[in-house]
Amino acid sequence: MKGEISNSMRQSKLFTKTRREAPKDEISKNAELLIRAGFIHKEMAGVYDFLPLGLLVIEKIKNIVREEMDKIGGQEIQMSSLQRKELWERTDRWSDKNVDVWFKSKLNSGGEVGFGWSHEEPITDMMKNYIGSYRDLPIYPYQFQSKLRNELRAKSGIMRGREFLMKDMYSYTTDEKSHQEFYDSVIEAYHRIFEKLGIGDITYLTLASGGAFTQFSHEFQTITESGEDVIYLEREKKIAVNKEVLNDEVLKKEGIERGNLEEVKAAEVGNIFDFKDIKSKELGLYFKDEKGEEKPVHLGSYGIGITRIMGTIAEIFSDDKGLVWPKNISPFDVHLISVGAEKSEAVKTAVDKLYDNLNSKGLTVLYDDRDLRPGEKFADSDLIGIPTRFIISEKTLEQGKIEVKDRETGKVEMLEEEDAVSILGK
RNA sequence: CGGGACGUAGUGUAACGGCUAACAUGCCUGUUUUGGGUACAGGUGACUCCGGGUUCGAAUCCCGGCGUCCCGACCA
Repeated sequence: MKGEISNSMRQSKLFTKTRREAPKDEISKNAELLIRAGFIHKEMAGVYDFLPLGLLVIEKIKNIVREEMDKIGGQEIQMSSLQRKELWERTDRWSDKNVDVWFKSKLNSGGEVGFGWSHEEPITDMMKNYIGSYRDLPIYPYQFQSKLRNELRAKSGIMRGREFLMKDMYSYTTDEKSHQEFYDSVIEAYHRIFEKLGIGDITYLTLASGGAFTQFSHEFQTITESGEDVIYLEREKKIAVNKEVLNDEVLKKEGIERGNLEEVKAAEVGNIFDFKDIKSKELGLYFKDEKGEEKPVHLGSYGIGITRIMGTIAEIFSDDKGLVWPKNISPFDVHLISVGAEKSEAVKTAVDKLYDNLNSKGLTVLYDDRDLRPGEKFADSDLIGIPTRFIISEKTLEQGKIEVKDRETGKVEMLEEEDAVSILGK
């Protein structure tokens, strides 16, 4: 299967190292922790590399998103980063006056190219090759893609960069009604995604500005002080409104009262739009209906910021010791730590055997087999933030059990292997 | 793009215009230690961001670049 992740690894082989201190040019908590723990490396302002641990988290998030997109009929593709000038000129979005985040370059053979900051134009143009009849509709292509945006100011670590990973899905439907049905199913899918990511209860469907095409769009906003949006919550009704569109008309439309609203800061982790048939007309994407009449295709666009979600989660799920990953996106299922294995052959044998057993059960394990003092291993483990820790030492061997520590609560239990494994929930 | 702060070993900090740029951490050797970053000894590592200028003398002062962070603006 696409994106299957099942590798365990010995920590002695992991090339990244933890740091006691974060580089001074990082203030945001997500970047500080992710860099200290060795998940990411900063390339330049707003541009980060994803290292083995970080990539595992990214892949886990992608897989959760992918599963839900496939469930509602999505078909995964991957489009190019280089884009044609001529295409964007047709929708009047090539000019730096109209789109101020373009990275552009010249072809040696002559002419210009743009680096994709969005893919609405290219994919819609491409779809002219595959859509001709109502029989071809609806279709829902999506991709995971690095978007390149020449932001005036990058900020907040990986939460607002110049290069970031996004899932973008597009819906091509025959009319408003079928568009709306799919739009609603995406909302449901997104709720399931955020639930699985562990941020379901703090992520709100939020009414927001619709841009050039419609009055409103919907954002998915996760409550966090590190976010850059201000939204108004009606917690009871699970409704939220972005500050940018809050007015009496909107309040009335949503059936909420100003007095019941709570102002909070939030990070936009997803945004979904209805483009109507405007872009299809501009780019010439038409289909023939049952009567043979030519009609423009109805377009919708559905984004989720993959790397931004990772940053948001790092901000929310962390403490003074380091990261605390939700189970579903932890780089490994369990952090296995040996204590005193260099002194005791029995410990070494036992922990090696446990590593093999866990692997054979399909669990992914980060095995700290390094010859270090326990304190340093524990500190590293806290920083990396795998939710469950197994410790094997002479002490635990005497009892014939495994010491299991929960990263979030700090709770420690001595368990039989079978019970310890069942905690991992797999 | 407006405003502010800053740029010194891999990392974090210090150094009045004046000795060989210091300390911690990291890294390497050895001994030691082994349930919360063990201790000691020795060693390694910096054109002080770049380019000009002032000065007998510049990490330090001045000018120009480049870079980074923060506030704001922007965010289709």
